[in-house]
Formats: sequence, C-alpha cells, structure tokens
Amino acid sequence: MARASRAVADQHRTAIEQASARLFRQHGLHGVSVAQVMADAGLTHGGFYGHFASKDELAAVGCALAFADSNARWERKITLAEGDRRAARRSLVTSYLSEVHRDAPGHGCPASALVTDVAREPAGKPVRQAYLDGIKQLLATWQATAPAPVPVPVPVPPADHADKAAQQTALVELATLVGAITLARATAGDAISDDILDAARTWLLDAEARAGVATDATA
Amino acid sequence: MARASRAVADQHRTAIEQASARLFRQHGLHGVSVAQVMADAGLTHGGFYGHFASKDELAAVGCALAFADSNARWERKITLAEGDRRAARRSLVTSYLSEVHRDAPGHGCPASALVTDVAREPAGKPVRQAYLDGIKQLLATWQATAPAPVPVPVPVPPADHADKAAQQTALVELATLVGAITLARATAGDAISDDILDAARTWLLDAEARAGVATDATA
DNA sequence: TGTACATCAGTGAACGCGCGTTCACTGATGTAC
DNA sequence: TGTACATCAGTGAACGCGCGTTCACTGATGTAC
Repeated sequence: MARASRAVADQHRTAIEQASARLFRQHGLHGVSVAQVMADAGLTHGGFYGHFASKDELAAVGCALAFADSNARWERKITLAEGDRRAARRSLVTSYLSEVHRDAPGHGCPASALVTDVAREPAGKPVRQAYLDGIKQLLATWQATAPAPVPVPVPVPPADHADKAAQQTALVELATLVGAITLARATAGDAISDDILDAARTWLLDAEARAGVATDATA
Repeated sequence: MARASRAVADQHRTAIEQASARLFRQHGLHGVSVAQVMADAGLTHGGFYGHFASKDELAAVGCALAFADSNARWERKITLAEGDRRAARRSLVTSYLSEVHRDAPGHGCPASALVTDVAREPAGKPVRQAYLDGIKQLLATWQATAPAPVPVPVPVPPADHADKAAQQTALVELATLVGAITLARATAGDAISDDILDAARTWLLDAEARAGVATDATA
C-alpha cells in the first residue's frame, strides 16, 4: 500500500482510535505499544505519526472515545426504560456489575479500566483531561436515573441543597460501581469476586427503597 | 562491596522488599524496573536474583508487605479507639479518604493502588494470590469496626443471615473506599476530586445512623 | 585463638528484546492544465 | 475528458534507550582445622 485515498485514510484513523480505545482499556495505557495498536488496526507502525502527534495524544483520544461509547450505551439503556428511572437503574447496574463486564474490560467502562493508569499520569498529560470530561459526562447520565425528587409542598430543603445531596449520592454510587468492578476483576477466580458484584448490585438497587425509608424517617 | 555478611544481606533483602512495596504502589507493577527498585534500596541491579527468582516473585512479596503494613495501620487505629467501633470507623475512613492518602499512593492502601494492575495479571501470577489474601485480611479488619449487632430477643434473622448481611455491607463499603480514592486520584486537580472524597466520607460515616434507621423502619 | 581457604553477596558488563519516534522511500491519489 | 506531475498515506529499516535476566568476577565472610 503506497498512498491511501482521503476516505480510506479517515477509515484508518477511525480504526486506530477504536483499536486504542479497546486495547488501552484491556492492557492499560502503558501495557500496549503503538505498534500493537497499529497492527490491530491492520496497519504498520510507521504510519502512526501521520495521524497522531504522539502516543500521549492517542491515549487521550482513545480514552475520550471509550467514554463516548460507554456513555452512549448508558443513554441507550435509559431510553429503553421509557422514563422509568428505577428500570433504567436496574438495567445499568446489572450490566455494569455483571460477570460479562468484569471479564471484558476492553469493551467496558473506561472509568474503571483506566482509573489507576490515569491516576499515575502527570498533571499535564492530555489523557487526564479526557478522563475528567468522561467522568463528568457519565455522572450526568447516571443522575438521570436517580429517584425522582419527591414533590414537597414547602420547598424544604431548598433546591440547591437538594441538588448537592443528589450530586453527593451520585458520586458515592459511581465510586461503588467503580470500586466493585475493579475489585471483582482483581479477585477474579475466587468466590469473593462474585460476592463483591452481588453485594454492590443489591445495595445499588435497593437505593431507591432506602432513600424512601430515609425520607419517611426524616420527614 | 564484595560480600556482605548474612545480617547485612538480610537487611538488603528487607530494603528491597520495602522499596518495591512503595514503588509498585506509586508507579504500578510495570511502571518500575528491577534496577530502580535495587537503586532505591541502595544496591546495583545484578544482585537482585540472589534474593528473588524473578520480578513476578518480588511483585507478590511487595504486594503482601504493603497489605501487611496497611492492615497493621488499620489495626493500630482500631486499638486506639479502645472498643468504640464508631470512633474506629471515623478514624479509618477520614484517613483513608483524605487528601494526604490521595496524594501519597506509595505509602497508602495497596488494595486501591494496585487494583487494576492486579486485575490485568494473568491467573497464575503470584501477585494475584498475594492481593487476594490482602483483600480478605483488610475486609476482616474492617468488619471489626462494623456497628455492633443489635441484641434481638428472638433470633430473627438467624445468625448466618446476619453474618451474610454484615459481610455484604463490608464488601460494599470496601468497594466505595477503593472506588472513591482511585477516582479522586484520577481526577486530582479538579474540584470533583475533593467532592468524591467528601461524599464517600459522609456516606460511610453516616452508615451506622442509616443502619439504625433501616433497623427501626423494618423492625 | 590463629590460619588457610571455600563460600557467596554484590558488582557491572552483556544478552536479546521491545519500546517511542524518525525518516528515506514507494507509488496511488488528487489536481492543474 | 486526458495527461503530467506534485502530493502525501503508508511502509519498513533504523535511532537511542531501557527492560528482565545472565554471568564472570571480586573479595570479605564464615568455617574447618
């Protein structure tokens, strides 16, 4: 292959991005080489720098793509629930904390797959911003499944307090999702791996009932 | 240095183990080289294979040491609380979900620092067993801070159900701890990093009160 | 206790290998006429 | 529409470098007498 047409070159770039999004999640940002990504996209390594300035840039692009895919999958599940927030949560949580997701990090949530890799990247690296944007995107999507705010005759607590509480709950729930799936992966092969997924699933799906109890108790 | 005495050689081995426990947590299992660990211990790289059969073996030893240290720190905090489980929890949770812990993974909890590294290691690697043992050790220690079981006149639910529920709660709490600190590290530099720590801290420290409410509501 | 010598902890050069990145080259693509 | 040619996407060898591991060597340690 000597020169590809612009259309084909665009396809190649997309293939590189998709390969990187999968391989980085599977093996980590430093567990896969430029040559491996290029080979996975059906190309040789030399052409890489015609598409990207550096491996660091690809890390950011691949991370962003992984988050975009993951977020789109979440939104599709929410749409399928047709406005039923509890059903949407059930759908998201059961697939997130499934053995399938545990055993296929390359096709799963980048928030979990890349969390310690990104944590170790120095402040200036572009992948950090991509990860941060992705987390905020996922959080916003997740909050759409939060239990509907109980209509209160007198606005107590005020709206901004309620917003803050909802945001805090969403942060804890995301931390639980990420902690559970990563711990389940690290302990895969032992019974505790399934126990972790079970426990987190149960807790997250009882959240609405729990919130109801708490609301009743404090009302 | 030509030949070290047995006592000095033992000191060297300990220095290598401690250096690896710190550096692996800080930079990841594949983010630090044998030569770097040896240099950190004040030695040259060639002598490494007199102490360990391979880098994989060192990973397991360093991981086990990190868990032992972390667990000892937890137990010390629990002892300091003098039987007050709530105080013990407060002490553990506030230090675990602190900015200090977030910014010093090399001196922190290996369950968080190594979670995705271990997840990517193939089944046979010795570090996986070390991690698994460490997690179980930490879980057991953590459960010692769980709210005291409410004395019930009639034993309902039966003891094994109560045990299972307590175990499930501990698993969810550990997942939240690990998810929160790793996400906080990956998003450090943005306000959301502190928000994650705050939210998880609040949730975990309100757990006893929450459990009380739930018990009242379901009793 | 003193001496002779085998042991072995640590050194540093070297092994083959893969890394990220560069670059001279190829030849189909895209364009100017 | 056809032709001449500049452009540039992709190739594959090569760059310097660091990796995990090996090994001949050094010389103080530890031991047998």
